[in-house]
Amino acid sequence: MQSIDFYIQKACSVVAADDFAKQVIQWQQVHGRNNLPWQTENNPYHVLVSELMLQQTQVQTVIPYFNRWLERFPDVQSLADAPEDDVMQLWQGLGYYRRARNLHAAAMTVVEHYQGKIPENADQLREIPGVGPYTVGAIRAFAFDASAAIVDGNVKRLFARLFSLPFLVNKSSFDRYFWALAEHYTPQSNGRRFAQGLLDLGATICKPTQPQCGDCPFRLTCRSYQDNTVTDFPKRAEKKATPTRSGYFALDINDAGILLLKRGSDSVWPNLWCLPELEAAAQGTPDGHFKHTFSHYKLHATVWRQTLAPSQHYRRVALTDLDSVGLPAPIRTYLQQINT
DNA sequence: AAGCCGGGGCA
DNA sequence: TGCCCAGGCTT
Repeated sequence: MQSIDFYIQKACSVVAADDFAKQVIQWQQVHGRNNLPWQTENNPYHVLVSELMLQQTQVQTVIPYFNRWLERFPDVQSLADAPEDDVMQLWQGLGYYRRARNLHAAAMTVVEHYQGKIPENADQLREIPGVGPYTVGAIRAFAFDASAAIVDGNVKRLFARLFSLPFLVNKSSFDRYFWALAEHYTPQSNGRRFAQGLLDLGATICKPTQPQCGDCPFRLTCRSYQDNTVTDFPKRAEKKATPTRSGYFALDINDAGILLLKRGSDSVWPNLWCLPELEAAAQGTPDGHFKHTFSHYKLHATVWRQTLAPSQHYRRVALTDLDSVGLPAPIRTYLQQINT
């Protein structure tokens, strides 16, 4: 692998930094997304909420969650004051539940340390739970129009194709190369529109499949388009096969409802209410089965009807009242099927 | 550096 | 089915 400077030189031979920024900004103004719910006010709290929701989650999925969130938690203070169960319930179905706890903790941090105002300073932002390198840049650019680099999946794919880069996008060791390029190409002014333009290009033109190269403002300079190798980029390391695991759950149901147990904060489905999980398979005929695919393994679950010994940790919820609880999606689906 | 953490959309 | 997504945290 060559040095970082080598690849910056290579990139500059494709397009100079000021030309690139100018074209991204001009294209964004005409063709970009400028009416997303979190773009209407450039409100730092709205930006914070949207960025945590958008981590590994597509825009169209996030929009209804974002709107519901602002109705229930209109500002930093109201979120900081909210009970954790309310926070988890509103996040239910969005996945990566640690983000919900992070966002809740972020609001409390901002209230405690920054008088409820989200800071612009990168070092201070980086200390906020759930805010990593990407989100620091995103908040600085989108909330404050700062000159801040961002690197996400869109930016990696765009750069990899534009410059025919050999970097493996699913290997963290290549991240420093992408960040060096992103910082080289980030302009001193119009940081907000430039960052938005990168994301919009990645989401609507330089898409993972079926890239719309005919509509791309860089089609005349893009190295992989000129070489007719666009679909060869970005390069990716082979993924390991996902293992299958077995899960065992207890269904304690009576006229009053179903017994639920709150999961631990360090497990899958952290802090969500769920059927009590058993250490091993139970005796007798199962009540039913369900399967669920996580990002790193596949779960084959079996459910048995059991009467569990009383415990203060349990909570019994009526079948008709399941919507008021933060439940994992596959558990909710299973219980709804019982209901019919 | 590698593993962990969901769910939806789409070919 | 497999891949992708406005990644971050933990070990």
